[in-house]
Amino acid sequence: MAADRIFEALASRPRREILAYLSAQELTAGEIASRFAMSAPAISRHLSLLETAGLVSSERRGQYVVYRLNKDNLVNTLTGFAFEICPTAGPLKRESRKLASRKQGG
Amino acid sequence: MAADRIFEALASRPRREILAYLSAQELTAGEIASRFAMSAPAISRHLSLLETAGLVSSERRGQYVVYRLNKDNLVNTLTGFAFEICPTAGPLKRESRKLASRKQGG
DNA sequence: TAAGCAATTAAGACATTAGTTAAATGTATA
DNA sequence: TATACATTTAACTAATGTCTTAATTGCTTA
Repeated sequence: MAADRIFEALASRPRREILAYLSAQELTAGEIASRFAMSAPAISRHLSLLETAGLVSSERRGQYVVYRLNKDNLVNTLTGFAFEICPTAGPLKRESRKLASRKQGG
Repeated sequence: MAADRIFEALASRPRREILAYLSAQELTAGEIASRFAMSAPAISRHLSLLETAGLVSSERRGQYVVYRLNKDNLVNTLTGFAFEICPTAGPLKRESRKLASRKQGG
């Protein structure tokens, strides 16, 4: 189940912070690591987990690897779950469908 | 940070399923446990964690303990995080504020 | 090819989580 | 009080998660 991996990915504060950083702009693995107190390998594992969950994508660019956020997947999963739990939130539901129809439009 | 406990609580499939069950109706601890393959003590720990996170509330009723969902806290946290990550989703943002102003209205 | 930097993978230590069964606590009732 | 049932807590084991440092891989450039 895809939601399993996504919620597991979101269960870590550093990983949520990575997503917040990437919400503003693309960043290389090193740029991300420099924002945290932990080692680069630790960040690399977090990034790998986020990518497996489908929340970020990576692209090698020369000697760097650039990461970017997959907003659709994140927003769809969170709002989808919120609706499962809180189904009477009709207006929220409509807006989310609208949102989902955009392509990575953030 | 409150969001930490909430996302940690959501990182478990059984706990998300408990929330889904409670979204339809109040249930006693035993009724919840009967819906899962695991033991009652295991479910009791899941419920305790959900309550610590503020996602459910409990009330002793005679010899039973009845659990109910705190929809506000769940929806606010999820949509709040989604907006932090996806701030340009203006319409979604507006609807959520409307939703938040209702009291447990689900 | 060799040297240097970016990033990932490997190996291992440590803490946390999630389940089990057994015991304890709380309430209802004979 | 004694018994029964619902629930939680305790004690323990097994599995997972998250770091660390060291080694490896990949690209760039001299």
